Amino acid sequence: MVRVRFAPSPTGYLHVGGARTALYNWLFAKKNKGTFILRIEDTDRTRYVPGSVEDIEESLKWLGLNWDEGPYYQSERIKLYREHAELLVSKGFAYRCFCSEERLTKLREEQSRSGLKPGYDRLCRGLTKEDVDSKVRQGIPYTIRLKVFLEREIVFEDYLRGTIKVRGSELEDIVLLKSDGFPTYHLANVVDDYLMGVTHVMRADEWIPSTPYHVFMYEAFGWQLPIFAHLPVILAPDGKGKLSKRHGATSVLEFRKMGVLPEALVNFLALLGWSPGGDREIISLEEMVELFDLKKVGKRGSVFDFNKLFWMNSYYLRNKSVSELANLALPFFEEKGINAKSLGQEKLEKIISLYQQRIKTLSELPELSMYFFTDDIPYDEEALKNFLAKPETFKILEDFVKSLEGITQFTKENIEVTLRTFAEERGVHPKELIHPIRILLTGRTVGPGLFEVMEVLGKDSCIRKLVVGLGRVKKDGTQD
RNA sequence: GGCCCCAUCGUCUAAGAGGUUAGGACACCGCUCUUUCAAGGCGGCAGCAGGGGUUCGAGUCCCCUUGGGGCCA
Repeated sequence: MVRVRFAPSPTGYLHVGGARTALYNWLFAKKNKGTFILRIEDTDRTRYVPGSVEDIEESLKWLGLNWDEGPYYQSERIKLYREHAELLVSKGFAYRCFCSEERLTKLREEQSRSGLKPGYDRLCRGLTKEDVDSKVRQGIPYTIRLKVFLEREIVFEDYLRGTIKVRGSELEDIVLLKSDGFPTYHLANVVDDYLMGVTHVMRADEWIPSTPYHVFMYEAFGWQLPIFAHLPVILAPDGKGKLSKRHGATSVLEFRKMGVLPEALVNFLALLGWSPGGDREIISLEEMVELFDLKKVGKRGSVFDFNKLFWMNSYYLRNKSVSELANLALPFFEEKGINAKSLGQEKLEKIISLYQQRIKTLSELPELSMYFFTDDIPYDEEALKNFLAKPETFKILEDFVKSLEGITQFTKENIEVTLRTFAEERGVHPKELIHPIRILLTGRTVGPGLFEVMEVLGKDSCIRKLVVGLGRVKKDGTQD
């Protein structure tokens, strides 16, 4: 029975890198009809950020990565870790260290000054049983350190990378239990993975260097090793290190706020480091479960390409039903103070459909379509200069308004026929009307087809906007 | 600095366990459609980091160099 876990620390929001690790774990669990466990590694109280757990849970749920067990909190399992630390001490694989913070700091300074390898000098390894007992009796605080084999190699298999070897002499006597009785990551992680029956440890690349310690501990406890699979890390677009905040959005919920769809983010993340082979690009979560193969996960870090994510998002956006899209868009209008519902569902959907294939994120919608909700829109300065500067343009537009008034069925077809006929009568190219009208109605030179826009706006709105707009522009123009 | 990991277009990647004109996607550039912008269609640019081996044959296996990344400070 496959059991995997996602074990974030509550030190902030859920990063897309973490989300991908969670995704691969989740996919592996589903693919193998196993269990996906959520475990909160909150033993480092100094790094705890309030709200993190909520953010992590909400992010996972939003992405559709529901967990089967948990969340377990390590802070509630402290006793277990202490017992296991003591067990290692009694087995001779760990020892009590009474070195003070001051001594350790001084040691580090000396080492860096003389260019030596930094690290604990294992002083307390040499303590006799009597020394230890007497210090304990005196109440001197101590940590429990791992007594690594110095003369042996630690060898383990990584599912993706093959055999990894490290000489014992390269390892440190890392702290397992801090003097306040709290475990370090290493102890808690190993103890929990074992007690929770985790069969496959899939975690980020950056844990490779600490895996030898974990392997050593499994062996010391006499436990069977899980399968380790270290997943590649997500790199920044500038190629300089891991993806971090300074490169733009990194938190899952931040992408939600930008109007990225969960299916797009999941799809994008999945392909960042994994491929089902062949030419597949668009894959749903359900399909991924079928296609996922841990062996096909790559080994090298992959650059987070915002461009491709937004392309993928626009793809998913285009393939939604309009009504679904309208519902998804509502919060984004709301956020801009626009009551999109006020126009009615039918009209809202018409507006949305005008922009469906023109947006990359939902958050673009309110701004692009605001002219449907108010006449008080900004005009693109450059556009005015290019298309609404000549007096004869005003004259012709004023006349065209009259033609509009004559349309009984205000459909895009009728509007188009009217406009083209009008243009022909006046001996001007339709473009000379289309562009200025679009600016007057929408404020911009770019956007959906003008006749569609006009139909959705409706006759009254169009005429009002044109008349008001012409007034505004003429006034501004004469002031120049 | 020490240790560890990695290496196919600018980016994400494919190439069932050695034999390919090295494929797709994003981006970019043309053309097309057209009232603008998109979307769509068609086409283009672009890659096996370098050097040694092994082999009849290497993107694919081995070694070195270089480059990138991570961990420890």
